[in-house]
Amino acid sequence: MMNASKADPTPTANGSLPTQRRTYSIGELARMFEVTPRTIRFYEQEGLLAPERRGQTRIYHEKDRVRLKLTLRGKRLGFSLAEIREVIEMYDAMPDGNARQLKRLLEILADKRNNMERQLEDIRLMQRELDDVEMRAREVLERLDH
Amino acid sequence: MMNASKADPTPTANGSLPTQRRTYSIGELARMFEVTPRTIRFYEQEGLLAPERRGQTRIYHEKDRVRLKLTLRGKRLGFSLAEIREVIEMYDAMPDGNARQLKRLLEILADKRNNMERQLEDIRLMQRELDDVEMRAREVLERLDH
DNA sequence: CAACCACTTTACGTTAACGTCAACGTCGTC
DNA sequence: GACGACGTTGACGTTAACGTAAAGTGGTTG
Repeated sequence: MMNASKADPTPTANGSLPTQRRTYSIGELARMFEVTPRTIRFYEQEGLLAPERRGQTRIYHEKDRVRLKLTLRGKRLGFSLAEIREVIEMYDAMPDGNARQLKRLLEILADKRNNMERQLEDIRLMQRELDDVEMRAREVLERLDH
Repeated sequence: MMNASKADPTPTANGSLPTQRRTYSIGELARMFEVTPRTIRFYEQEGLLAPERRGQTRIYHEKDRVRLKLTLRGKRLGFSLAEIREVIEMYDAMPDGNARQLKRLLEILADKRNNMERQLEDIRLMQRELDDVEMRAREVLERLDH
């Protein structure tokens, strides 16, 4: 778990076209993010994606690519697919969402925020541990090299 | 996943005794960290803990408590139990570890570090997304309230 | 046209990380 | 001495997130 450093393709180096009409096949998308097509289909089955269909074949637009990107980022942060879907669904339902739904969404967001804070702290602490262990390891190595 | 905010009990408010001789039962530890005894036994089975035994019964010392704490923190950061164990084992084997082992440990640590960096970036990005979604949600709410 | 992709659906398999019983031993206490 | 709270070891069950294999469709290329 927790790999991949070449991902996150963001070719925003264009002249900011009004609407990017680029589309992607499932295979393209899979290579882009270093996942398998199976994974992408699974995310669709779980309600995280809803690509267009040309016959049987799936056609992905920018919107879908962004969703996938956010989904994978959420995963790296330890969110379950169900949690991610919940946010995505509420986000989509926002424009015509009723007050209760919106307040619920704000609650969820606050929750996620707490999560982030906690994780930041965890990372800080973990980095200290790593520093510590590394120092000790280097010391022992030093002694071995005489 | 990703809950609990009352955990991390660190009663370091004593007069720094030379060696804290406090011990814990499995139930105490479980309540402390808001996990079940089953979880703690499972971690032992996976080689993450190795408590003393008084007859059949497990007795946990400070060292065990710290390990459990680190383990749970690692989990919140998305590490698998296997990964965590690997680090713990190498850490324990450090004092008499050979050079190859130690270099391997340093590699692993560097890897974890990269992980942390990536996660920090992910968190920053995610926080922006949350900001954005929250803003939009508040706007819609505003309009609903007339 | 055959061969080869890349795509599709269906369905069963797998792994990690526990949950959930059952069946039993050991205290303290009422 | 029965009862409840806590501990123990199996052993089987469960869930999430895919992997994998089988069998078929549709385009293009030598």
